[in-house]
Amino acid sequence: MKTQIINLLSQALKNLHINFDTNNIQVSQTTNAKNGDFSCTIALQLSKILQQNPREIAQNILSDIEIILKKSENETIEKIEIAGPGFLNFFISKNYYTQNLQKFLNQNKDIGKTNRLKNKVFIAEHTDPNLFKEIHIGHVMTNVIGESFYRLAQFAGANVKNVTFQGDVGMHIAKALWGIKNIGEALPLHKTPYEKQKFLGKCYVFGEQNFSAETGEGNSAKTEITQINKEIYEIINNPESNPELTKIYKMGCKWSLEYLETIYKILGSKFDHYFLESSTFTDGTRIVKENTGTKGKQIFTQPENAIIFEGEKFGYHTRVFINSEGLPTYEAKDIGLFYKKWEKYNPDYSLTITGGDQKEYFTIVKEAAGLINPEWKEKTMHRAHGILKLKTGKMSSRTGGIIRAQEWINEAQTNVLEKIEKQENSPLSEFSHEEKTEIAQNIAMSAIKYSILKVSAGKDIVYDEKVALDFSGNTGPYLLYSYVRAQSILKKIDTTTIHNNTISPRHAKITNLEKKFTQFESALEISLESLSSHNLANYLYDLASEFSSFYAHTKIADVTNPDYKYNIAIIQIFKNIMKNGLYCLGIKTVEKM
RNA sequence: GCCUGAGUAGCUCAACUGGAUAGAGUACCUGGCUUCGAACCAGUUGGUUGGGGGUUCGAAUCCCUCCUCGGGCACCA
Repeated sequence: MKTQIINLLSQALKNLHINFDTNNIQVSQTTNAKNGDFSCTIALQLSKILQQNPREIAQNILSDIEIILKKSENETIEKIEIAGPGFLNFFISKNYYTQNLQKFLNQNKDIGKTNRLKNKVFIAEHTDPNLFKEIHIGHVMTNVIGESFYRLAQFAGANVKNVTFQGDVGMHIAKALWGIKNIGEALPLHKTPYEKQKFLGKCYVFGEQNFSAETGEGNSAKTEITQINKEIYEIINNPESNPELTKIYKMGCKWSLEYLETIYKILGSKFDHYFLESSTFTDGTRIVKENTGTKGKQIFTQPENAIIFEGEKFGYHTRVFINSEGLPTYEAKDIGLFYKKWEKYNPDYSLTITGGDQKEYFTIVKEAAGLINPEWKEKTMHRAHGILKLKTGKMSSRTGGIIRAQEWINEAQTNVLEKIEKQENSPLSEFSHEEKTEIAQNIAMSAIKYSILKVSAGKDIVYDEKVALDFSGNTGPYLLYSYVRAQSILKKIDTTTIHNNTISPRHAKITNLEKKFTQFESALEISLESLSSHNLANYLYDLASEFSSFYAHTKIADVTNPDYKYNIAIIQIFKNIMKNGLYCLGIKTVEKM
């Protein structure tokens, strides 16, 4: 519709012999119905160029468009008005909307899916945990944001690959292994994966504290950890070089990976591939060395012992790719990851999600990667997000340490469960404890995910436990609730009577709800283009809000109502959009709550 | 010190990338369950968009300058 109006306008400008780049014609969807459905500021823009009153210009354009419309017998535009200083407001005919409604009804469960990225390979890399370390709320944030882009790309028709990059070599592992040896606690061999993971996390912190502590003459933690780090790289290629270390290392990796599976399941992510640092550092090291000094493309230098990339030449800062011990840093491992991604998938788009603290880091590595292979830079996108802070509640009062993802989710889930138990005349009263627990988890995850995604990506997020768990207003559970109510009606009615439901223009009202339907596709598109799902999140909130209003004022399941079939059709469309929209936010719907 | 984000209602956030009277939620107050699920709906109150200057028909948005806060700046990830 928008392009149709732009075409009309450019035709009119041509007829009036006005030179204006048609790409600069701005047509936007209005928020206020009295300003029509679409609005254009062309006359205001031209006013300066033509040295003429904007309303006069608008009038000229308007007259010309009316002639064009008459000639072409186009009836989608009902009327055009000049408003305010010279806005051209387009009112779209009811017919146009009913045709769209029919289309949406026919699309059924595929509503929102397009072919925009058809045959394009799209990699979404996110979550990126370090083995042996705790999974904290920052990982949840990266996961939720990344998973959403993965699903948005999927809806755009791309050949999507969901991947994560797990750190299984490096200093953090060395610290944890040293911790296991020195902490003086028995291994939790027969405990749950979560308990094992917690133990590893504790050992890491113990190692890290000893590593960073002011070391006196006799304190050898730093030296020992550095030595272990070297040995880890060795045992990956040759486990026989240190069987004892290999044993603990493999055990720890196994425990971490087992636990990660449980948390991925709760988060709702399924990965197509797990990249491990242990499988990228060899290629990374090789590629860096091949391009150091006078060799290869001469990208890296080695002024002292370390191999570095001099970012200053590009307006950034220097970063070390291979340290003076000859070991690869995260930078070199990332170069290896570029190599592996292209080897495995040859992507058209490769998106990486990280925390904001890695913004410049990533830019520099990408710059270096682009010098190795221009494609690596051109096709790579990066989304850095902010920090997640808890505002109120007992968890936020913690000082120091991190907040475990598991505890955060558990607390939210417990809160929901309590609310369900307390609810009078609960639709879930017949449900078993297990079923209620599962529903509570979905609702809790919707609250967590939505509170992350409704804010524009890149900004810090303040998660108010009190507000988010109130579940009223602009929250995930509100969206779920709107879906549940729509679904509840559809289950109640006799579906055979509305089989092959069609939209009859006679009954169509075209309120804000129907207009919202037409904006779903663009909400999906904008979210992916701008790498910020908050566009979709806010759209869904508006949609739910319009639905709730409609619901409160209309007796929908009333067969005697002449609009009965039309109303049911509206509910069907709403339900499908909400379900698919929530899917793209990574939120699983529930049937009852 | 250099680079880089951010500052909008008491609180948490929007504002279609320069457009119309800056919008939502929350909190406060008011009304609505004998009616498809009230985790809801309808309404009231709440603003010098951090301060100052500039650009133009028009600025939360662009430019300059201060103030405040976050992040980054060579062998961590």
